Amino acid sequence: MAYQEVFDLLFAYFGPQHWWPGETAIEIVVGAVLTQNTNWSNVTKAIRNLQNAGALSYQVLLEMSMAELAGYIRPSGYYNIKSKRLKNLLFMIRDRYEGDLLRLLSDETQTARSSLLAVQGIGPETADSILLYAGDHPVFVVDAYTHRIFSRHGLIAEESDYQSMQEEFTCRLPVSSALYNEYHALLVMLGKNFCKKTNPLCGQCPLKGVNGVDEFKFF
DNA sequence: CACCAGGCAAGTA
DNA sequence: TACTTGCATGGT
Repeated sequence: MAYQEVFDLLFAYFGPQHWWPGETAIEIVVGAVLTQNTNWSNVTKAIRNLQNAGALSYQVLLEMSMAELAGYIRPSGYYNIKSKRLKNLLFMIRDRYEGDLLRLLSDETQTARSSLLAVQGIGPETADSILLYAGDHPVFVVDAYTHRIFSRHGLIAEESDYQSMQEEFTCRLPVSSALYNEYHALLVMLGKNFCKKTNPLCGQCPLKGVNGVDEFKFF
């Protein structure tokens, strides 16, 4: 019950986040890789570079050299390794799904997830972000904030790993891509606003009192 | 100036 | 198995 309660509190406080609405699948997939350990504002610059170059399509990206790709995505940081990761992903789609991204996204959830995880550079969070936000699969995306927020409120064990946290959310919430979409975005929003050393607002966190925890004392 | 951002893989012990 | 480090830019 606490899991739904946390969602309700966050939604009431922050409102709908509408992450990745009305954008193309390839744009969401590219964004999911580029945002690894990177601020989203830097990712939008990289994506805009690709758009301006007419390169935000599967075929164009597939045929582009890594050096050229790296040049476009430079503002998102880690541009050398990210251009390689994107290429690895494009090659997997070519080899397993006939170069059709939509075939990957409409594959069975666990099969598509295995395909994504087989790509060097695609870990569980990136894979699940692609499944949820580009493919509308009901998979809960766990991130660093999820772990910090829930462990410090005593809602999960400190030592929980990605898979065990994902199982907790999945079995304690209705199976709904729309819910998982908002929930993950709201947890990131909470983290950004209340998880920082320099933030003076920790006393008025919307989760104050949840599970008997009065302070959102991250630091 | 330090710190952080919608991670992942490779290296080390 | 359990840490640690490299990757790199831009905003606050």
